[in-house]
Amino acid sequence: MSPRAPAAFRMTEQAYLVLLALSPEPLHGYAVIGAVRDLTDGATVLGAASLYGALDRLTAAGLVEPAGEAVVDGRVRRYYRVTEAGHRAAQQETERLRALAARAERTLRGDRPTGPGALGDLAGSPA
Amino acid sequence: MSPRAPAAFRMTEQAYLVLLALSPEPLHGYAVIGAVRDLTDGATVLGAASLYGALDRLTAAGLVEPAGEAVVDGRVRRYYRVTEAGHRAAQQETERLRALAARAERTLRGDRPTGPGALGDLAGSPA
DNA sequence: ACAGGATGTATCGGTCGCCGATATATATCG
DNA sequence: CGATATATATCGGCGACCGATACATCCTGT
Repeated sequence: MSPRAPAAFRMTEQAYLVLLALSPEPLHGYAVIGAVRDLTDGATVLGAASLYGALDRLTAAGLVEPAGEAVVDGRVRRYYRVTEAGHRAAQQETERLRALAARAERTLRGDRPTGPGALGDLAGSPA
Repeated sequence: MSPRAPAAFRMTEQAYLVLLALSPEPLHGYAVIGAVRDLTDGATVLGAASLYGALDRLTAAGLVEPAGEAVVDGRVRRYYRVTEAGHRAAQQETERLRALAARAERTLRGDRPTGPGALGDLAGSPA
């Protein structure tokens, strides 16, 4: 009925990386780029458009919030801070990735999912 | 100069999940949906458009290839198989995710990246 | 003095991945 | 005989991503 819902937040990998980079301490935009590059060993280098897009979406979702400004050497720095909900989301997504990677390693190794400790094993193969 | 490069393959999460689902054995499209749902404990349920889009891209990138057809109960099944390059890509992406999740857990736990065993520890924090 | 690069912010436009909806066909169940 | 499940595939729109661009300030090299 509502003409257009605000489009639910999607935890993309880049949004996750930004959230992760801001987790230890508040940073300003430009510093986030470097933090993400370090986190990924240089594999992911955000451009400005990607960075601010991700920050906007994270802010709109309430996972990140502005944390004041500072002027250093005449240049403005706008800081961002992870909210409580943001910390929870970061931990949740991290656990999801860890579980997925673990499952993937087992799958690639050739283990049948019938082993013990397999959390949610669904009903037998549909066919 | 070439007017349009074929757009390099991007290993998105969904493409990765499809690749992973096909790794143990060849499957037909519809079965991949179920396999991905199982792999992710129901978190990711592909629609037809997402599935065939991912299969097309994986095939174009040479990570997956057609593996014949079969008619079961009057319905056609088109099978897909992971290529050698596909297996390598799957292992590589799995390792990337594992490393990222591990780094993320350390980051969220508050560990300084100066700890032992940290593979690529970059230069000290820029600021 | 001035050009160029690094720092720092932000927006625009195009490409492309994702996803709901839709279409077609067959077998099965109520 | 319609609904549901299996199985294929495409279309159209939305939105994430990214290169390019713009603007301002400070530092360095020539």
